[in-house]
Amino acid sequence: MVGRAARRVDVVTTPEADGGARGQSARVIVRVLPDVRSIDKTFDYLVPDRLGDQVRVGDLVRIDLHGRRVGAWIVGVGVNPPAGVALKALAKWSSSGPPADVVDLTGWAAWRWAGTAQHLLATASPPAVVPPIAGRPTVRPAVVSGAAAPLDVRRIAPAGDLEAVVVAAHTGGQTLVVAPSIALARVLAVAFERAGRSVARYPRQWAIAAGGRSDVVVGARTAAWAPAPRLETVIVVDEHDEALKEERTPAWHARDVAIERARRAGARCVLTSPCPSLEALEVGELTFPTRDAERAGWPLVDVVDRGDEDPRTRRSLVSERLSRLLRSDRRIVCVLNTKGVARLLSCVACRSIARCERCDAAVAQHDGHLVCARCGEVRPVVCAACGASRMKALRPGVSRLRSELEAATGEPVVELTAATAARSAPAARVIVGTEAALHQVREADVVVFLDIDAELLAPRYRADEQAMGLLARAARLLGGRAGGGRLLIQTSLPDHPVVQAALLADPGRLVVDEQARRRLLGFPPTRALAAVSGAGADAFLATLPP
DNA sequence: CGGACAAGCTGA
DNA sequence: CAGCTTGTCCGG
Repeated sequence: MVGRAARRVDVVTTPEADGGARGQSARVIVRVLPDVRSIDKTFDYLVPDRLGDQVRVGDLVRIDLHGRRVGAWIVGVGVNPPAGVALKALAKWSSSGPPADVVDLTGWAAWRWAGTAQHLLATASPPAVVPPIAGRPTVRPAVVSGAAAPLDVRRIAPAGDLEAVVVAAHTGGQTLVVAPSIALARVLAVAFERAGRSVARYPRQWAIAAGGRSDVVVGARTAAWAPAPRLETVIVVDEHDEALKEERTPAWHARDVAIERARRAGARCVLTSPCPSLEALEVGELTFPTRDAERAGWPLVDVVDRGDEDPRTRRSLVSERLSRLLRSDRRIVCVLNTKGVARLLSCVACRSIARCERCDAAVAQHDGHLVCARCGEVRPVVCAACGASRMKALRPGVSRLRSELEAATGEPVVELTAATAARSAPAARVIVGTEAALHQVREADVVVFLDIDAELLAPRYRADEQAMGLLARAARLLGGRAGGGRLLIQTSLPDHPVVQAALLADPGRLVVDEQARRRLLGFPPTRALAAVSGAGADAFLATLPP
């Protein structure tokens, strides 16, 4: 198979020069993988004399291929070319690239996430040209064998001292720290610097990391691919966070890349999270704080059972408990994962659900229009059945809640969504937004999940873990219970394991049931899922064993 | 990917 | 059968 050649990138290196007896006459042949989408094949080239011995596995070069000049990565040095092929010489050396161990890792990840190695090599390559790196070995580093290094999963309370844990996990050699966001990576970099460690920020300081000239390499998810010639420890921070997963294909997960990388390097691996994923628990040894310490690191949690609300006000997401808080002077963030005015509406006059006139899907209201999420049709807010122009929000969104909250408080309420990327910290005391608000707001006294049921009942197999992650994020924003922060959860499922886990400050409660369910249904981490789509999908599936 | 080349189609 | 389109193959 053509594909297999490129995906299983074999790294071959030249023998050390043996006094030059053969080095003078024999020309070095390298194997390259072109940086061209859909060429899933390697080619062999001669290294021109002028490049001397500066060519290393991972380096970026330019080659003449089939009449055009394209970029390529060196994936092997000193290879035996297939017989009967006239070799061309490399056209140009462009830059240092990922070290051999990372090149190997891209081959593994291309297989694991069924993508091309090129995407991953691009992620692992420097953002700008890097000249040859002094002291970089010609020969591939010895593969570490023997007992596998431990894999620690550390549960720490949301307001636990994340930075202290991460700095303490550093153990000499080079430490790779992977965080779910650039902002958190920045905080951790500063923490290491304060602790007297030298830090390379990835990807900007790629060359410093590659030269082994820093104790620590820190970055967001792409740092899982950072060069680190003296690697001894890999730390993944907030390993449950979905931002660690690449959205584009191949949709690699930085946690899984980091685990495999540590395993191959014989390095220690530490995963931290306030609510460890089942994936992490499957492979690592869990440690967690004492009951008291963990409780101290969660804010006070109030559960509003919406079933208990006064029937006259039950339909509103502004509960009596929330109303009281709104009348205080506390800084409040209200979270509702529905954008726009309303996602589902019914006519006040004839009670029919508002639907798209073209495709019949339920329509949402944005500003003054009804918008179909399926076909994009836009029309005025008028009932298609009876012509009435008043609609009731069956499933209100943040825009609608903003007006409701303004009416309740008599002061301006700011609306935050992913689209309203925070240019400056929002000034209002009361904020309403989607979960993006939890990323944008710096400080709050109260976080209210207006309708956590929407998360708990979402038709996604990870819904519970995702809801737990949201609660943990809110908890970190609020700080521990000594700070007086409050987490208000509005739900009609007060006994739901996620709600109970937050209430009791014990995310471990969620795990047992969830593990059993995943095993039963054959969902990850028990098995892997793959989406198969396209014209040949059915035919392809028919070829698979049951 | 994008160039080369072969096979297939069309119209005079 | 020239002139064109469409499809398949392949690159070192």
